[in-house]
Amino acid sequence: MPFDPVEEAGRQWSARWPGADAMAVATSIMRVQQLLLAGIDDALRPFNLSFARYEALVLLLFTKRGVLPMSRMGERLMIHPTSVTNIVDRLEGQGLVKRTGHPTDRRTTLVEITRSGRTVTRSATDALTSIRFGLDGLGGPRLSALYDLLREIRVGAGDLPPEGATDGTLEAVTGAGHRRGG
Amino acid sequence: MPFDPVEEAGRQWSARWPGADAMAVATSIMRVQQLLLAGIDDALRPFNLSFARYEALVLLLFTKRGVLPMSRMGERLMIHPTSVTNIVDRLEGQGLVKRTGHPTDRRTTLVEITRSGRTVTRSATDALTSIRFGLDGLGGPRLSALYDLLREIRVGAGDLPPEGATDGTLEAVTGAGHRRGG
DNA sequence: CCAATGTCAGGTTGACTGATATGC
DNA sequence: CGCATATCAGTCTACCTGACATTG
Repeated sequence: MPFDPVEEAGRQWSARWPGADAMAVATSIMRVQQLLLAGIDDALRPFNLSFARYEALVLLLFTKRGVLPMSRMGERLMIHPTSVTNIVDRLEGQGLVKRTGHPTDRRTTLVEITRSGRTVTRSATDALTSIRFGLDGLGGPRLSALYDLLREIRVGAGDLPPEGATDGTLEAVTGAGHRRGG
Repeated sequence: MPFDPVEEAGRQWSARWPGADAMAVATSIMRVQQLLLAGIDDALRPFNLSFARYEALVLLLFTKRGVLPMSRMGERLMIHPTSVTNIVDRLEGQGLVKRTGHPTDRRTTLVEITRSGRTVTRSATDALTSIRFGLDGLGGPRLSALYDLLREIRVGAGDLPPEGATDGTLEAVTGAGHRRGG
């Protein structure tokens, strides 16, 4: 295959229809997501974690007491309630989290990360940072630019809370100093 | 939810670990892919098409005679052989493509887009271009920049053929004239 | 015999819908 | 009562692996 299929498709498009650029970008995003996920899954395989389950663990690890209601996990991870149940089921089966009853509101189930869960999450994080989450090709400034562009798409899709709540640049988020003039 | 979960996660990360920027970008890509796909699927629902099936139809439509072997479809769409079988099964069930035997090589199965397939594909394309594939938030120059950045990730992941084969910018691909100084 | 092609069976993942029990 | 919370059953998409028959 002596060419880039994504590029070739874009070429075909442009010859026939308007909106070829949007199609090429949409296809690229699908492809890149697939590549990143494949790399991330590879790195997580030794820990028996999917990216979704890893994200849930990280979320808990970053909570003061390592505890969160199912419903809040769903909000934060932006996933469906039944997916939360599914993910917590698996994590609990692996002994990485455990369910607890809420002290006052007996409808809600609390999820707590276990000692083992903390250990595994940290190891998995080492593995992921060592491959830079599959983004090895991009230096700091470009990461920043990419983040901004992706954020604009999310804004356009109504995926973000009303503006002004936060700065929104990657620097503001990470506190890093890649660029000054961002 | 008075904040952006992706952003909040990035903030938490940066306080504790290096590589927070890469994590934020990886998360953003996952999220954007999800959003784009949701929008695209909505637009395609009236035609009973998934994005994967739509891509297969477009590929055929852009072929001189509207015919391609299964194996070549797999290469071009960068999907697994069994996925090709699956997709073609469905499209054939919908009457949008049909299987034919290869005249000389009796191992290979040819897939041909039907008259109905052509019509549906064109209508679906109208629907998708009218929502700009979910990329409404981004103007031409930014689309271009995004395409370049995504392409760098693909290069870094070894997803592309040896450089030099093509220019690689969105302009080269689409032939559009959004920017002169790319 | 080896390689390529397509298909089938079966397993995994995550997300969704709809229904349900429980409790605020 | 309405609403929130979590779960269950079942469906869907797309991907994978391994096996297989057919053919070059």
